[in-house]
Amino acid sequence: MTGYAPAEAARRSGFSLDTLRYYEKIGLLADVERTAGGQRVFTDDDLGWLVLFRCLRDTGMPIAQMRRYAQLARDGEHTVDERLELLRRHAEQVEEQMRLLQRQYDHLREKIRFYERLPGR
Amino acid sequence: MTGYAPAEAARRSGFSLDTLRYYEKIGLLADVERTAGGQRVFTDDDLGWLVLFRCLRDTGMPIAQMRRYAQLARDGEHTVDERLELLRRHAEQVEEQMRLLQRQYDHLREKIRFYERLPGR
DNA sequence: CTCCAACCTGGAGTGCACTCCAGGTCAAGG
DNA sequence: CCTTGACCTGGAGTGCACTCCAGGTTGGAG
Repeated sequence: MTGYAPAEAARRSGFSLDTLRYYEKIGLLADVERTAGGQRVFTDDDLGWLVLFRCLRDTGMPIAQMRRYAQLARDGEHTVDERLELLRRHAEQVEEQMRLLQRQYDHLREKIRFYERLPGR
Repeated sequence: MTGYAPAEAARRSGFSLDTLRYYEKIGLLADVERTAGGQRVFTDDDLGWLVLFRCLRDTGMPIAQMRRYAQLARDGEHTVDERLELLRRHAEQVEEQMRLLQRQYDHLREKIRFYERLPGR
């Protein structure tokens, strides 16, 4: 157990195989294990990272910042404060994003109501 | 009144001047009025469209779809049903987007709590 | 063993939504 | 009039995040 073939890792993470390779190439996902023949073997730990990346990506964090976070984590325990700070700042931006989305959604619903009340319907 | 210089329209809409020109070029914003010398004059009606485009853009609608909506509106009253349908479908997608964002935000907050509870802080 | 689906690499290509540029024109204040 | 800051055009360039490709290798089923 705790060893997933590329296709399985893609399925579980929801990222395409190309994206997984891309994430490794740019140093987001560090040094994935390989078989003797050079094929990737993803661990549960890798999968955990991918779940986090999905969370951060879905909330709009740019890749450069995810990479910075991943680098901090690799640098060890003494970066915990900085990592926390980074996540907190991001959470604030997500809150702002949610407020904007809600505001524009309300606007959209108003527009829809306008159409629904139009005579001749 | 009801005639805004390009810079003023940019300021009021929150789009850059380049973006306003781009939106006109691709036929999203149709045929903006001009002075004798060829400089744009935006009307309140144009500004209204820009407010709508901002709403749709902020909620993730691709430009191609906005253009389709604008075209329908230009085509006249008989497209009202189709426009309504388009907006409704988009609203559903925004709802889905909000749910995902909320879910991932919760996930992010959990991660932050994990860091906050770490010993040595 | 043999097969073939899944995998590998480096690098080029894509799609979206702008954004910038060069080289000129317009128009309002002094 | 003259200046100068705002504006014009067509077209090239940018940034992001993938996505696709050619040409070759791997490894588990039969």
